[in-house]
Formats: sequence, C-alpha cells, structure tokens
Amino acid sequence: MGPTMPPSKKAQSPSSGASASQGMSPPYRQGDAATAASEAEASDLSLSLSASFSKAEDEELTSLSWLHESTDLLNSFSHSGLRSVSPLQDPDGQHSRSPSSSSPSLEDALLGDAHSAYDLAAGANRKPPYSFSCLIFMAIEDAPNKRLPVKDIYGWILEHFPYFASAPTGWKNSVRHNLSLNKCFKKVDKDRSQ
DNA sequence: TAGCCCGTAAACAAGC
DNA sequence: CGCTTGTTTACGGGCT
Repeated sequence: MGPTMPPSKKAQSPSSGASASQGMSPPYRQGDAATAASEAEASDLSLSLSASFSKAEDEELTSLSWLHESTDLLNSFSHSGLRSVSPLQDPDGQHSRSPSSSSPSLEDALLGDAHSAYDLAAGANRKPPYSFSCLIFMAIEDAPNKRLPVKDIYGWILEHFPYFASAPTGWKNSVRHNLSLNKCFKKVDKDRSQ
C-alpha cells in the first residue's frame, strides 16, 4: 500500500533551524512512520516505543529517524525544548549533560528538567507545551520496560501534568488517537509485559 | 497561498 | 449492557 516512499522524506530538518518553533516535536514523522508500519504481530496491550532501544525487530520502524535521536530527543526536551521554548541552542550538539549517562533515568532528564522547566515556565495548571506524542513518549520512556498500558499512560500524564486532571476527557481520545496514528508507538503483547 | 503538523471531536468496532 | 481500548475520518488552527 504504500511502499512508495523514501525512508526519509525529511528525515530531519537539514537546517536545525527549521524546526525552531518545534524544537520539541520530533517524535513523530508521520510520513515515514506511517509507511513503515507493515507489521502486525503484536496485538494486545501495552505500548512501547518502537525503535529506540528495542532492536532489530523494529527495522521497519527504522523510519523513526527521530528515534535515532531518542536520547538526543530527551536532551532536547530538557534542554532546548522546554527550557524556555528556546528552539535551538545547541546545533553543535554541545550537550553539557553527561554524555555517557546511558539513562539512569530519562525521567530525570525529562521530568527533571522538563517538569521543572514546565513548572517554572507555566505552572502545572497550564496545558503542557508538549504535543501528545511527546507526552506519550515521555510516559513510555519513564516506564521501566519502556512500555505502558494505555491506562498507565493516562495515569502518568495525569500525575505529571495535573492540567489534564481538570481538563475535559477529550485528551484521552487524543492520546489514543496519537497512539494509533504514530507508528512510533507499538503495541506489544500483554503476555510479555502484562 | 499552500502544505504540513497538531489538536480535537466523533463514529465505529472489538474485547472485557 | 456499559466501559475501555483501538482505529479511522474529518475539520480547524498554527506555523513555515
């Protein structure tokens, strides 16, 4: 159905500057991701990030060019993305953060900074400056196994972004919508992780 | 202006 | 039967 598509139609803004205002909207590249999804093995619960740390089985998801920067992404989050909505600041990739900090807790990086920044920037009462894709990504990343059932994703979001607690329930629909739409998120058998 | 991305709403199906 | 989950479609707004 749609093999007619270069793996990377835009891959990544050639000029990092392009994604300025979207400094934090990298996780999805619907275009490619959508194509790459030809798999249909899993079929139950928990969602997990497709590429990132998984392995080869996600080859098809390789299209997740954005994930290849998963770590970078996170950094981006904590650094430029949220900091202060400052689009890019480290085009050179000059991350002052521990380069080899595998990820003691991405959450730390994400929430730590993200939350902080977010909190500082607006307060947990405001709509988070991240797209649903980002939120979902963070939630899953925050999970020990990199996978979370939908319910937990809701919970995670509510926990970290109280804004949604008082927000209309429509956001859940949006979450699910993103989950389905972005092939970046993959469904995995419940057996494997419950 | 056009195209792309995102958010939201809604409809529908399937499973529990 | 009702709720949750998953998928899909459509529309509008913002940004480049």
